[in-house]
Amino acid sequence: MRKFTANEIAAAQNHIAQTPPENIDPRIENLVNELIGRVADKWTMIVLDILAEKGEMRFTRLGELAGGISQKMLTQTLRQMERDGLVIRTVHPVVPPKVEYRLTELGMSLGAAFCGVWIWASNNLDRVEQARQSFDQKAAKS
Amino acid sequence: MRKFTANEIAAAQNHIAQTPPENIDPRIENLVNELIGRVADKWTMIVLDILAEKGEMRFTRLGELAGGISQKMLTQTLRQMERDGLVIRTVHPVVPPKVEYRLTELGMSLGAAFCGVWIWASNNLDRVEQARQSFDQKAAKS
DNA sequence: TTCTATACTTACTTTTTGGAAAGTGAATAT
DNA sequence: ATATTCACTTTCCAAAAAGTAAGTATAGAA
Repeated sequence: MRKFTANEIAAAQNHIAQTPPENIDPRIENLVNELIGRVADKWTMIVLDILAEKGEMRFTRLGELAGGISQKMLTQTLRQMERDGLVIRTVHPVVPPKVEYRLTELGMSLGAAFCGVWIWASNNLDRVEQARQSFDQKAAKS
Repeated sequence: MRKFTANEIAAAQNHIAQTPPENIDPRIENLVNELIGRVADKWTMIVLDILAEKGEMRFTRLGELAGGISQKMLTQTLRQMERDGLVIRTVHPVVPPKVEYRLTELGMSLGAAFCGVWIWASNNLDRVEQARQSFDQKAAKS
């Protein structure tokens, strides 16, 4: 049997068609959401950051700088980024292999876009930490 | 920065402690990474976006606008965001219950920081789409 | 009296994720 | 002959994430 989303159920229960949140094309919304869901991934962001500030880099070094990533995840992340047009992978036909990664212009522009988030994070670390502590204290009292 | 041969790197790694990538405090790096890992979560970003542009909102409506989120995940996301000091949860003591969520200033500033990412995503949707297609075509040929 | 509405919580199951470890290939060094 | 290098790939498995469905509380409406 087909499954329903919370939205469909809610709409059905209300007996009304759901009104769209905005008048912009929902397909675009969906695509943007999907893209953000993909791109806003921990390792993608970290790799992006490293390549943005260090430039071209080889696989192993990238893994070292990323800190705690497994080979599997690194390959996976890099392949996705390559597929999305964020990085360029250059294979030098030598033995042992040498593969270099660097950002495309698209990748660099994404890095720039995320820049604000990095800045926010470093600026607001302690605010978040404080908020958590007071939240946890309140929770402990109940 | 000068490049090393595979041999030089290997030799160095065998005999020296690895030098940190940067001279900034690695604890801060870690914290920022952790914070970004938490905050750069699909639902967090979507909820943030909705609250940023629509203002205060009730639980169910939020779920409708988020699209396809389960109650469990919505509660979870909202709780985390509350704990991190990003949203304020206001319970109105009525029956049936009425609970409203709105961004704190911290939440709004995070929304602003992510703004760049949203803009990037909507601007570059087709570029990414194209990149994927050509990548998949190349892959299919091999 | 039974139903409805809202905002959850809980228990259970399924799906996804990701780590660990071993294997690959080909040239060069020992 | 054997070891070593890099950039992977693959397989297996445990753990985490997330969906599903049912339950809860309470006032007022039908």
